[in-house]
Amino acid sequence: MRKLAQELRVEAMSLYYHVKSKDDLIDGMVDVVFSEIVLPSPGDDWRSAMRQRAESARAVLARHPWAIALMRSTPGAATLKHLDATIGCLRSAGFSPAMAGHAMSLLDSFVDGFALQEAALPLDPAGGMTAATEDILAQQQMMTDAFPHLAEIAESYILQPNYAFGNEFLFGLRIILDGIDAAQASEEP
Amino acid sequence: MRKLAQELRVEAMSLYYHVKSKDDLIDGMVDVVFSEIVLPSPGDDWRSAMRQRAESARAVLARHPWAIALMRSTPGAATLKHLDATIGCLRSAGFSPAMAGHAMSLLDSFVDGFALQEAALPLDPAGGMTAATEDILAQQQMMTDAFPHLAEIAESYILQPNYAFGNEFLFGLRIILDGIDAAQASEEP
DNA sequence: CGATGAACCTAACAGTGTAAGGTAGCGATT
DNA sequence: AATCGCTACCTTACACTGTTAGGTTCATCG
Repeated sequence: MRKLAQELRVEAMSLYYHVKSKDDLIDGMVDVVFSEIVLPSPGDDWRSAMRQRAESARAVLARHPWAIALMRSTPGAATLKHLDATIGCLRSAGFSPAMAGHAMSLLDSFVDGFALQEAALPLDPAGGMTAATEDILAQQQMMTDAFPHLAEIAESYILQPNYAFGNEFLFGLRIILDGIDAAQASEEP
Repeated sequence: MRKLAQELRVEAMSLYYHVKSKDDLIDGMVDVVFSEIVLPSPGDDWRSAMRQRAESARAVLARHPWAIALMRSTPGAATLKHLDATIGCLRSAGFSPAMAGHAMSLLDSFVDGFALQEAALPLDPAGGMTAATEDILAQQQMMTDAFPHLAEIAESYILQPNYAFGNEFLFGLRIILDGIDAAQASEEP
């Protein structure tokens, strides 16, 4: 709080006129981040809308890696608006309430989880491994001895120069969208 | 640190003999949590092994909801062992290194993301909504006006007495396992 | 017996979030 | 013109945080 106040050329306690508490401030910050995720355009078919939403969410959460771990049980206005628009898109595409719930829960779990891992793994801005990560992975024999499969996959796959963790996102997203498509098609005969 | 020390009937600074810092302590706690996740048994086929792993992870992370948000970029020994065993299971089932990476990344994203949402949503131990959640959702007209689709799905689906968020997990897991199955089958002809 | 090292301790410090209450400035009301 | 009320900011202070630096106790072993 003091650092922020200093940045604003103001005393720390002045912030409490605008904000109830630090947690309240953080909830607001998280909500601002979520507001950067593009809303589904009303005309889009559900699949490209969901794809765009997921990719946008990933990009936004990669830009603000601190945000995911700070999601509290107090969704802000932007977050709620976003949820509402997404559900609306699915419903108007013919999804039942239950199927819309399934689809959104699955997509959000994947997107949030991916963002969480991306924030945890330490990646450089381009999406590749940082030197530090390579050190950890490429490092010593201990690795190869204690965790042989991990070492193998690191060497033969992850440490390859053209590897980018972000590619895993597209792989997963396609599988999930295909799965939702199939589930939805089989529900309404 | 002081509270923990008091619990252990010890002074706060004594903890620093066993632990380098608070962050170090937390990393250790997270690693202990991950060590509770069952390892894939060598004999199992990959699909039931992955299913068991995912369900176990979900149960463990639901039991310790604080853990997911504290995942750092410093995996502990138990976490690494777990990763290694999982990769080993997939590789010995015929997965290529790349496909094993895809599968694990997808599964982990989903599991972690689901756990994150489960921790954020505030659910009661049985997996249903808490009174607080119902209040928020069922609450006032403002909701219905500003977020109509959200209100509709809340009323017609989420607030139904037999709703349990945990069911969404099984739906998503099945789709993901099916998708991995298909992707893997189409890779090796 | 003296050395070693593990386990714990005391004292202190720089920060942290925030409760309580005060104040300058300004437009509106009387 | 004097008063009110409101916004935005400030001062002081407190309980609490993680951690640095440097002891002390005590069992074990050569």
